[in-house]
This record gives sequence, structure tokens and C-alpha cells, in this order.
Amino acid sequence: MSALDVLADPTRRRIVEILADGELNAGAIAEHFDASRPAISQHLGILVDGGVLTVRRDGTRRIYHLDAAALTEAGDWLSAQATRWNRTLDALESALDQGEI
Amino acid sequence: MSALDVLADPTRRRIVEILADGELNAGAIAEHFDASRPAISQHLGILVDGGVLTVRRDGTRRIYHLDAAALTEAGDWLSAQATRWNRTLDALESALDQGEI
DNA sequence: CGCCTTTGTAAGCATCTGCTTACGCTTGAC
DNA sequence: GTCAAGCGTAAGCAGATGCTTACAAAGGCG
Repeated sequence: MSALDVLADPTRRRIVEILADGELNAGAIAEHFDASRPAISQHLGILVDGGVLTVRRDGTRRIYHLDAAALTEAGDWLSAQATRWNRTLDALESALDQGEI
Repeated sequence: MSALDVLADPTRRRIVEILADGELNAGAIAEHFDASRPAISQHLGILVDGGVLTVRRDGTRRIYHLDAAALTEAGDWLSAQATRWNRTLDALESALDQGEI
């Protein structure tokens, strides 16, 4: 769920979308953006800290790829809250139907 | 997906968890926190702007409740990225199996 | 009307963020 | 060893963020 701490930034969400199609090295990721390469490098570091990305070294390159588990965990939290609220709504509705309120 | 813009803050996530059990007025929500009531009021406004909450007036009170659709939408985006990445992994693996790489 | 409750808003402030430029480190090639 | 490629890190800065206190607005009640 710490993935949510990190995915508020649109640039970082975009990085996630890019990496969903396949792993990529830092430079190749940075090419997708107008921002400077160090700026993207900082975003990558934040995403790694948040557990959303994993790095691997390949010579002088650093290859980043998604950690699906982190994304899934965050998604699960969101849908769990939605489900709880829907259940609360259902309970309220059936109580109304039965004249309990 | 703009829900993600807003759910990076732990206080706001906690508000979401509280409201998953049922709608509540601003004061009752604030009682769950150490922060001042105005601080919580500001968080509530941000959550409403982000589409995560909806307000209703009841006399002098303002009753907040979750918007399940916003949460679901954000959760769907996350799981979609996880799924895309898993598919990419599968494709890579089968390519390796068939000696295409 | 006068007053209390409930809540949002304004102003101010310390801190966090995200960006840029400049620099340093590591790896592979020659 | 020397050089270039690829990237992270440091420093600095403008703007966003989250908090507080003080105040104002709106509704119910005597």
C-alpha cells in the first residue's frame, strides 16, 4: 500500500505505464519525458523506494521493471474500501426496506 | 484515477477507511485524529475535489461519504498495469522457451 | 432577535517536492 | 591506463503542502 505514497505524481504514473510494456534502462525511460535525465532518475529512485520498481544492473546500464505485487497490493486496498462501502450501503438499504429505520 | 492524486496522504487514506464503514459528519471524522478540526476539514475538501468523497448537508452538519466509483477506477488502473506487466513477462518467457532470443 | 453549534475559510509558517545544473562514480572498450 | 557511456548524487531554488490560530458564515433553538 506504500505504492500509493508514491503514485500521486503523474510523471511517476507515466513511468509505470511505460514499464508495463517491458523493462527499460534509465536513459530510455528519460527519453519519454521533457524533464532532465536527473529528474527522471530521482523519480526512479522514489519508485524503487516505494517498492513499485526493481533495478538490475547490465554493464553501465540500470534496468528497471515493475513489481506487480506492489501495484496489486495498492489496488486491493482501494477495491477493499469500495467493497466495504458498498456493503455498508446494502445493509442500510435493506434496513430501510424492513422499516428498521 | 485522479483519486491517486489525493490518496498519497496517510491522513486522507485513514479518512477513507473510516468512511468505508458508513457516512459521517465532519466533526465526527475529526475526532479520530489528533490534528485540528480545520486541518481535517481541509483534507475533506481535497478528497471531495479528487472525487473520492461526496458531501451532503444536514442542518448545520456536512455529511461525507465515499464514492466507490472513484476508488474502483483507481484500483482498476493499478491492476491493469500489473496485468500488463505480467503479460509482458509471460510473453518474454515463452519466447525464451522457444529459443527466439 | 440572540445565541450556540457546526463547519468552512483566511493568513501565516515550516517543511516537503520536484526541477535544474554541476559533479562524481562505475563499467566496458581500446 | 585512458577514455567514453550511462547514471546516480549534491546543492540550490521556486512552488506546493499540511498544519495552526483566528475568524466568518449558516442553520437550529430559546
